[in-house]
Amino acid sequence: MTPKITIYEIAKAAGVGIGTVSRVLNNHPNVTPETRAKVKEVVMRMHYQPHTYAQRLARRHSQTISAIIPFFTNYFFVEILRGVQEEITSLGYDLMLFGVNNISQVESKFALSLQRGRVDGILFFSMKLPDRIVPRLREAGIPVVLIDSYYPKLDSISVANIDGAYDATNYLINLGYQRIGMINALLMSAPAAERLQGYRRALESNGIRYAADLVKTGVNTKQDGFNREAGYEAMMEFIKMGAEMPEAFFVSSDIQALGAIAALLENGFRVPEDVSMVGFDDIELASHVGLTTMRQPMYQMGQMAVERLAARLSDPGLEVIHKTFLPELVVRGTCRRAKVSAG
Amino acid sequence: MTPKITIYEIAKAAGVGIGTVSRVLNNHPNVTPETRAKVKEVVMRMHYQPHTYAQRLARRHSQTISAIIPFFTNYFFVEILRGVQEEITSLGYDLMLFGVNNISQVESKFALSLQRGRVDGILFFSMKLPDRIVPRLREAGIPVVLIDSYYPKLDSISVANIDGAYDATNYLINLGYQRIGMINALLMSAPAAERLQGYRRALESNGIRYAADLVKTGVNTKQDGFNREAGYEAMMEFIKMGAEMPEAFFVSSDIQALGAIAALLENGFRVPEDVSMVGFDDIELASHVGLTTMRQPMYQMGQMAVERLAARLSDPGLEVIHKTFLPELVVRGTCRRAKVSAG
DNA sequence: ATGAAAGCGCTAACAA
DNA sequence: TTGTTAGCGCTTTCAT
Repeated sequence: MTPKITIYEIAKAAGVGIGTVSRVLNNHPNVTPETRAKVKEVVMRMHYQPHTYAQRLARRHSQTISAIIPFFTNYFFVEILRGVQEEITSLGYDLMLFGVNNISQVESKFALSLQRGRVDGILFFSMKLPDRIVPRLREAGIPVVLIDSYYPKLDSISVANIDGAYDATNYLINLGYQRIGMINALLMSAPAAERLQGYRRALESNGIRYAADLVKTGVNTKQDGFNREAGYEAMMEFIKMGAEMPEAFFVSSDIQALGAIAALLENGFRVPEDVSMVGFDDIELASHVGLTTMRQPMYQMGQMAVERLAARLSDPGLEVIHKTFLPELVVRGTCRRAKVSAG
Repeated sequence: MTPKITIYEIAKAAGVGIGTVSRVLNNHPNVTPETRAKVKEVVMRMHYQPHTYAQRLARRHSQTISAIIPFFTNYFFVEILRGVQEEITSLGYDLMLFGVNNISQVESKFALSLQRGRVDGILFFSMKLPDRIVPRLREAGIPVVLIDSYYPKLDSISVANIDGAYDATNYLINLGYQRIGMINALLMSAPAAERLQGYRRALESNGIRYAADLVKTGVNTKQDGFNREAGYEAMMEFIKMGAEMPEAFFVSSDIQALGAIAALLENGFRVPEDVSMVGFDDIELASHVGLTTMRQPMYQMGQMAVERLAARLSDPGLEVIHKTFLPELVVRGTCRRAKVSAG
């Protein structure tokens, strides 16, 4: 192990003071080209590396952003995280990753992020912000941006769930379907609740009566019901309806749609010949199986969240914004026009 | 924003010296129960939070581990990362995530991780370690463990690719196939090269001649060829062989297998009725589509890597180990016994 | 058992 | 332009 080399060693070797070394390291203007060159040479030669934590202590900021994320069984998050990671890196920040497996862990991860000096900003994914946290945020003066989540006084980046669900359902209606089922996740999840709303609105604005028994949720509550099994279970319930079963479905996430399709195939239904389906998310999987779905621009959402956080970091006075992306219909192979047997 | 509260404030409020405060904070034995109680009370009351970076500077270690990971378009990594994240958290370390998109970024991320004091250890995923890095690792005295990668003098956790590929191929042979194709990734990737070896060995130890034209790689080189398109392309090549096309395939990753299956279906082949296929990895996707595959225990690999790093952190003198997991065949729905038309 | 004091390696204000 | 010095907030010796 090489003896630790600090700015003192550099200063001595270059025959200057540590202040000067620090200045060239930080690109301060007040250094003659010659001294600068000399110091730089020594820095290179001795392979000097600044001590990050000493810098952070002295500078009073951490150059790091933490992401608190419901841990990624869920590809939706992975995709967002990619955007986050790349943007953070390109801005010269560090990314500290905190995974939470359930709501009870949220507070402890927040506490970690709130330690003085530890992170400059926090990115918070998808979960409902614990109420007790918000005042502490203000107190600590740490900016936060929410992704796929909403809180009045905090910046947020999310998706227009209502509109997306509306469009998806509307697409099915335009294909000629009247009886359209919905497979939803748990209503305690805001996106799920909103998507239900959009579905309902689309129905009603087309003069179709909303029927509660045409909306089902699986019993598996993992990931708030956004999981394959739940989709499978819900579809099994529909299949039990027999002749009453809808011929078209809007499903609140691709992953559930996959489970639903599996249930269908196992029971001798073909997609889209016998039933049409549109999902939500457009995870990579969706293109693999040719699922028609509503695309959320996940990567971009991640990028933009970081951008926003950075902006707020340099100007804390910024007004709160709530950016929402409009999901976009991606037509692939799971829908077909309704048979003309009058609705 | 609350005035920063430091151990000085605590000390004053509790009527003790800062040394004592530090001692109770760090659970040093030499404190009377009474003083300890008093200090603790003040700490609670004033919501004291230690300044992480000051601690790290004073303690000379960072309590953080960095993971350098070819960024996760690839679910294989996500799964490993889950194991890594949970284990790191449970050990009380922080996880600093560095994504690299191509080999040229590896060095710069390493440089970041090598900054004195910045991280206590490094987890390095899947890519070939740049040669210039290794000496610098020694120099910095930072322990590293490799995941899904190998270097003689460094701890590594990986998968027995040769054996896995052997078993997969053997399974197909036992099903009665003689002409078995392989869809591989780029040979510059060590896992790909090893899997080819295993495939070849299985053939030869069963008296089947290895034929180079039965091994194909797609042209898409993203992720070293471990991607869906490459699998699709390779299968298209096989399909062009017409009657010469094998009826069974070993594919070097699940994601490629998915592409290959798509190509097959598009061209009127059914799986497994017309062609059998076994993949490699067992990513979540595999179970969704019922792919028979070789399972790599990804989550566990991540966990174990962290465990090992932690062990080495507390005892740097540990001997180098190379832990290898044996992939396990998961039989699902993409293989069937060969038709008895004599080979 | 406890307080005082000396670092940890850096930045930034202050003189010169 | 440059060197010197005083912090940043903590840990850890060293006296007491």
